[in-house]
Amino acid sequence: MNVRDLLNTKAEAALEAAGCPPGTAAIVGPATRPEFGDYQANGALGAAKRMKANPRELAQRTVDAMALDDIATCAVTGPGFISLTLADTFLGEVLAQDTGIERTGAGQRIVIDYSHPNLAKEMHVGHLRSTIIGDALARTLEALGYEVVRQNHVGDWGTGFGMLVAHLGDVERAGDPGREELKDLERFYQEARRRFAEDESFAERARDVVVRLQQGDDEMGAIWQRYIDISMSHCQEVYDLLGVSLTPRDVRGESAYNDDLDTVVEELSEAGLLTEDAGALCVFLDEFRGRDGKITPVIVRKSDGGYLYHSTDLAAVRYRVRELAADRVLYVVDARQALHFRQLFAVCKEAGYDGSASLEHHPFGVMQGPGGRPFATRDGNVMRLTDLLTEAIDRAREVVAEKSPHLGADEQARVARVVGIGAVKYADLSKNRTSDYVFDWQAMLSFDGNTAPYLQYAYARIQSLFRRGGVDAESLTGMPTIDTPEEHMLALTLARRQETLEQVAAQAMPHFLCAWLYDLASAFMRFYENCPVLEEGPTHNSRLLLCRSTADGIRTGLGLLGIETVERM
RNA sequence: GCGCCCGUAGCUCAGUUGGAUAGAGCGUUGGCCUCCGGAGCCAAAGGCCACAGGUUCGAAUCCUGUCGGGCGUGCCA
Repeated sequence: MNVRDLLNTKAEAALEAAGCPPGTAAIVGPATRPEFGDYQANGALGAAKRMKANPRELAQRTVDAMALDDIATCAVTGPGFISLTLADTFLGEVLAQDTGIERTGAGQRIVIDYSHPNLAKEMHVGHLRSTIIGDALARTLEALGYEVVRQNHVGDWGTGFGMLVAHLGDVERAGDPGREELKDLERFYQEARRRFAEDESFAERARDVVVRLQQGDDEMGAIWQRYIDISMSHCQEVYDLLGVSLTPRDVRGESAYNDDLDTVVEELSEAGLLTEDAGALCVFLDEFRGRDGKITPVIVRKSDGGYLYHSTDLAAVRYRVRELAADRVLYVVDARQALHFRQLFAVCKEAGYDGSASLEHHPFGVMQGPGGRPFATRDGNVMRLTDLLTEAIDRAREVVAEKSPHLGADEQARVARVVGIGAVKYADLSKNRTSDYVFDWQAMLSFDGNTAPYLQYAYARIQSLFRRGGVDAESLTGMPTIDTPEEHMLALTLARRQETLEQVAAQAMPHFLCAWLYDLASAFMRFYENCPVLEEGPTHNSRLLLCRSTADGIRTGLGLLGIETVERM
């Protein structure tokens, strides 16, 4: 149940009954301080101003008109706020009737464009954020009932692949089936580039390969395909290690749109959008005119006839709207491409490619290494994602070995993987910033504060409680009785799950879910300190129910972020 | 030059169509285990929300300007 929506609806009805114009916003949100209750409605203040009425009097009339039944109590506080406090019996019922996440998104289709590594090279730390933020959104939206179509728009086309395919062809002719050389994509890429720079005849062949590829040459296409398959399998290994839900079925790379590019140009031309400038086909839109009077154009086709990322992205929008019937298309892409997307969406609008779909760029800042410096290895190269994840697991293993010597070697290894990977993902997902974010091993693995290990620990602790008490959590029945302040706060937090998830979906911001999980774990820890659970007596079953709801909330919540839990750690 | 984003506690970050006394965590200091896992809990200290104006009953939030930082900017993606 979306409690916030429920209260908001009731508050808006009451505002209208109190004399406000229909549609007056109640603005119900969590209370800013505990002494103001659980939720507060701020709408009466603004409404009173517009009506030139006394805010406290209007708020009081609203309170009098509130049809809350036994859901909550409310009162006017301060200059005209309405404080709402949920009834303990209501909270108990909400938890007892909770049958899981409500599928409020049923019937809507959302395309999410994320990860999109460049297959010319190995995945590096720069691909991490898009991959895990996109994946968390995909999982969360799916849980809410949306039909999610994952689109991994991999970079598998363009001039760079000429030299790679030419080089692979040479390597294969020399006897190596290619697999050996391609084990290290980074080295293979450097080698191809070295030849391209030093050997003019090779460079010429590489350029010829690009042309032949675009013309649909079978032989070159076969070599290209072998290269892509191997590179893609590297990516899949990273996805599997990272615990990301992407599969080969979600791949629809730049090459997939090759045959649509001429059509896009034709359609834009028919729409009267194209201008030839210095041999290139451009779209000049007035909204991209700066104070200096110049317009930053969108180049759809280069003067040599080649295509650019704008062209491919236009074709992709066209496909996603027409073929995939998307209601929303979410681009989880680096903030540095903000201008590109503003232009892309503007052109799509002009060309009618967006239909009735909402095209949204959800940007994020670059990940910086410790100390706020660019994330690089000692020799100055970009760090491979595999190396980063391996280090995370290694670091977690050290901590686990120290803190959990009671676990066997296999279990320690499993816990280290779950904790290490979870720490990396959560550290990223818990931040809202569109600006850059600083990667800090110590903070994410410190096992204190708003981190994945803290949440995983809270979960494991509840499982331990069940084991110690000989409780089969699944068999528990009944309704929890909420009594103490700690129980109230815990139950309230649990009841806020649905509204939190809907907020994540609406704004494409997973950090709201992280904040909720941290609130939940914190509320549980306080409850745990103050309310004996296993003590026999009238509170026994009720508190076990709260424990179960908390454990479920943490496990499924982390699951929506793509993070696992363990029963012991 | 033009454009976009950002500036909140020593550090990393929250702050929900503008709302009450700006909140967490880390770090610091001090408490709490004969008690369900101390990877925990409680408390204290720490802020002219970059600066200056403006709008408003009310501004970290909206507008203008200044300073500082990051990024982008017609044929890479």
